Amino acid sequence: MREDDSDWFARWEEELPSPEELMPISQSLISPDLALAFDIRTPNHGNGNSNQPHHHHHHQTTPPTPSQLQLPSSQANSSAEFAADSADLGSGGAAGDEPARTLKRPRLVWTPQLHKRFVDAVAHLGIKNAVPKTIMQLMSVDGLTRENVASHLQKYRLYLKRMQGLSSGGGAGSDPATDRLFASSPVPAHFLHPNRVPSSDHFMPSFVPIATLQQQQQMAAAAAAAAAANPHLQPPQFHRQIAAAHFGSPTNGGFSSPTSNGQFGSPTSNGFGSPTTNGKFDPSFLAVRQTQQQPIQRMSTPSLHSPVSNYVEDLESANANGGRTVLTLFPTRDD
DNA sequence: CCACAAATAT
DNA sequence: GATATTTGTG
Repeated sequence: MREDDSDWFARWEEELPSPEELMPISQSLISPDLALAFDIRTPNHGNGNSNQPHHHHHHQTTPPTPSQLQLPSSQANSSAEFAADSADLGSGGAAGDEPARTLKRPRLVWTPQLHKRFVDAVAHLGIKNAVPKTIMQLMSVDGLTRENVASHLQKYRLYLKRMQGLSSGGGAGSDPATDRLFASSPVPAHFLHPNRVPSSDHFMPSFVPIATLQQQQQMAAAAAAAAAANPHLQPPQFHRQIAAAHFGSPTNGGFSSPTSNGQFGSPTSNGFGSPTTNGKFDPSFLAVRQTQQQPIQRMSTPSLHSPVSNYVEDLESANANGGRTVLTLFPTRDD
């Protein structure tokens, strides 16, 4: 076993898109729930209403299209502390209502990079501990939900099964497109054997989740804010990766064409977990503000979410595909 | 409550 | 077609 992951972390880190390579786009994702909760609207606070852009939605309570989060010209800026100005949630009046209730999240697009992260997480957790929740926590990707991971995991398992099935024979000349994604990441040896204990798997050194994008600054700002609220914040520990809405690979090898799409997502419970049963990894606490709504899933596991600062939605993407919006977590760039 | 797998829906 | 959601089970 050439488990020379003595530096898997280093490798992992390196394989991440470099700040320069990524972020050709300046879109970020803000949890819709969060956005709504904070009642974020265009900084142009002129009318507290006008929830309806010229977009004629179809019937249904199409929750306020997650879009319209247009940033002024200066998105990059600091922590412009949005929120706040919308203090009138009490009456809410017109816009208020309870839109966030029926909000649907956008379909997650599993880019090779994201999948890689997924595989890495699973690999290092050991099959034993690789359950959706844990994986999700380890991946530390903002916006990723347990369901997202569970769904993907299910598919991935089927893929693994299939792979074992035809280890020696078979033509296997054509793998479903699905397999392409999975094939983009090497399957760790132990995945194929049901016999492997995570013993040798060096568990991560506190794993400091990547921090790449320049938006990191924003996260830093957010973190600072959180710190303010929660003085117990530790030093640079982990930053969640922010999810950027992107779609259609730019000009790379062309992996996933802009075909699938989805809706938007919200945070819910992608916080961090604590060593509930087994003390697996270190817990973490970031302070975040969860506003009304959402019963907040018990704090059995202090989960928090990192507030993303800038929020811009990609309107064009919706067009390209007939109305659906594709959300891909962090830019794609084959590694 | 959570994980899982299969079926079903979008 | 890829992902989400539902359903049933452990």
